[in-house]
Amino acid sequence: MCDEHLEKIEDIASTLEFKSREIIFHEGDKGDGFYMVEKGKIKVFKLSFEGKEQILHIYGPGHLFGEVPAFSGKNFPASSMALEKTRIIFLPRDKFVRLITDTPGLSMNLLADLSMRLREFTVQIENLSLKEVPARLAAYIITLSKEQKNSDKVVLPISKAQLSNLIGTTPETVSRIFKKMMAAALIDVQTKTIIIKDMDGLTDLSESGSSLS
Amino acid sequence: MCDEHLEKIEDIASTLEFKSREIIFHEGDKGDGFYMVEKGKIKVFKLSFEGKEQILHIYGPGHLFGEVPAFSGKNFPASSMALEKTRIIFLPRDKFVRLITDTPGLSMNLLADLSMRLREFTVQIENLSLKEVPARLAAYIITLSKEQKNSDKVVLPISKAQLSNLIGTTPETVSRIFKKMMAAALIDVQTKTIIIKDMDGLTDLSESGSSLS
DNA sequence: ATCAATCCTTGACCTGGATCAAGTAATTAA
DNA sequence: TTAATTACTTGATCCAGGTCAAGGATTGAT
Repeated sequence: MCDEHLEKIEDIASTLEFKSREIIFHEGDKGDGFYMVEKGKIKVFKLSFEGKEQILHIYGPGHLFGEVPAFSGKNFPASSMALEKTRIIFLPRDKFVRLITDTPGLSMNLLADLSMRLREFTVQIENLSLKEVPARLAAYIITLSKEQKNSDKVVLPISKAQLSNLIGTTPETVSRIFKKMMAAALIDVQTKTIIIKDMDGLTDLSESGSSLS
Repeated sequence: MCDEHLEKIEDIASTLEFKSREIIFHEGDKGDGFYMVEKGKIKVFKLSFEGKEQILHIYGPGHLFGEVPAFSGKNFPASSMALEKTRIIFLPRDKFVRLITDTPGLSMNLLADLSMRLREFTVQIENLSLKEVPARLAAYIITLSKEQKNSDKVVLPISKAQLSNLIGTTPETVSRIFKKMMAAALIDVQTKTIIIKDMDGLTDLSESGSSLS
């Protein structure tokens, strides 16, 4: 999303404030516009019948979300919650559609945005279906490192419980695998800080189903 | 995709022929246009390091696929293979971009199409992460029934081995669960034909993690 | 129709990771 | 600072479903 488009969007949008843990929308609700994180952090997630959670996205400032129903004409396929005090920009559907048709470049931009998200889902499905938990956790640490200027000292942006819901496992398992990764001298963990000691080893683990036992 | 748009597309497209099991593109290849199934059936899939397959989509006539790289500017996130003798319409990226910018309604159409696919991935992630194999299999049978005019006699459009890769399990497990579903009088299976004997029971199973043991 | 090649089923076995429970560390509120 | 809440760790146990192996059913090719 380029700056020029962002300005146009902000002109006709309203802002919403959410406290930590406040629901932004529920799965099944009717979606009637689109949302962008201005400040703070949100998650998009699904709950199972039994209450287990799978996080689909965690988004920070600048990210668009919740627009799928505005295009598909269906209800929200997932729920959304603020992870901290968050300000959201909301754009109602009609204004939004007008904006798209009036702004030729914008739709290509949106198509690119949705395509990126499809790519990311593809990876998430691959991870859930074809990789084991240690590989998913390794992949997540590597992603974090890339996001945080390739530093070998990364800071978890979310709690370990949320992390476990993001990679499709439980806090207990995350805890145990961190321990094994430390035993294998791949990383060091101190509360929310992870020191990557062996990036190659971590990469191997994330790609193959390499041992770690 | 409406008929009017379809005609415009076909005007500037070329067609490609594939034999059963022929690869249409590989994960990592550079994508340079977009593809539509004209006749036949294809799968889009990922392979793990060890060769395990997860099917992401199975598409028949009329379905668009492989366009994500054309929008996102990245390579194919997955591979594609013909499941039978298949004819594909291919549209190169440049012509395609011109078509979009020249045809206002088309981009809204594409946005709707990509949004639907995001919804579907959302469900697939939910299934893989939050549901057990019997629930996924039940959900797949119900989907088939809906596709096949809500009949209670559905025909599997793919082999059971492919089915197992689609729902993220193995042929052995599919076989065993079919057997249990028959024992529970939910369905009857004869080779590729499934008779739904208890749609309510099947629906329960697909939603909860209800017994079946 | 017959043979070969797939595809599917069934049994025996094993293991990754979930669950339950109980204790410890880290935050947050007062 | 301290108390209370919430987050994390560790151990013991269990089971869904994956793997390996061997036999049976379908399908396609000649």
